[in-house]
Amino acid sequence: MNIGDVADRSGLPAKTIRYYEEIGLISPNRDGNGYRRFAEQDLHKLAFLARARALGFTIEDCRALLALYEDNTRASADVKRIARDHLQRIEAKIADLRAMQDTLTELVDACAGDARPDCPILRDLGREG
Amino acid sequence: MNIGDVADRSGLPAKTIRYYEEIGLISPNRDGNGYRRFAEQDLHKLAFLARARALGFTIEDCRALLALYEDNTRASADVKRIARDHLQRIEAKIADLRAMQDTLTELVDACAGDARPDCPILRDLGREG
DNA sequence: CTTGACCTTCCAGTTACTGGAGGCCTTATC
DNA sequence: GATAAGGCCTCCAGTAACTGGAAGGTCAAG
Repeated sequence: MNIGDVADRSGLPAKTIRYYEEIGLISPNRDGNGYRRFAEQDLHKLAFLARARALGFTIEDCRALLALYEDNTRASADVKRIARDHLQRIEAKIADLRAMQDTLTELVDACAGDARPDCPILRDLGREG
Repeated sequence: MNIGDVADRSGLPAKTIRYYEEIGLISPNRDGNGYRRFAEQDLHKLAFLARARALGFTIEDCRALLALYEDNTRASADVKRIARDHLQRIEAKIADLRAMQDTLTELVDACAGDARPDCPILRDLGREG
């Protein structure tokens, strides 16, 4: 398979696949003409990466997860720790965003949104203290 | 006030304040020795920026909001549009994160987290299709 | 007069790509 | 055989919003 084929089949842009090679997540072979030649195993790794990224894991998490995936002597505790830490970061992020959402919803609801300059949103942002 | 004072009073790191000057959000005067001299108005702007950033507005949103804040002929509709759009992006982000959270919670709960290699998390990431 | 806390600028690094320039390879068509 | 389209290559720059650090000037205290 050439890069276009694995891009189609993994759902990842070709640019991203080249980038993953550059940072050492995959190591496809090369043809005589310099083209990357992807084996099924490469595609499988890319699909793994695509799913892990879709769950919000960082690239470094992905690197660790991939290493564990390929290590048959792994302890599931190591995988679980990575996932749990990531889940906690996601929960913290959701909490942050919800706080913003609450405040913004209030402010947007309070704003007339007409041609007049009076605006509760700006009043809040510019309040003293 | 020197930069350390406004950093303390605005809650923003000095580095960030210098950065905000660099990108044209503020324009403090300079003393003869080259030090930035901040007026109360500069501090007020920085506090405005700190609050807008805390609500998750992008720097470009902040720039627009600050311009509206200082324009007495503004229409509150312009402010409201920026805030509503931002709120929508936040809501979309929350939805994304919640989907990740749901999946991750399931996977983490299903994983024994012991010394054995068997792991539902990796099984999910590596599943075919 | 030196010490330490400030302040300055400039450069590099962060995350995970993304866009684009310039150019080679392959295949099909005229 | 020339050419055009499409795919592939590398390399460079840019994104968002800072953050860290180096190298060096300034200021107040003792």
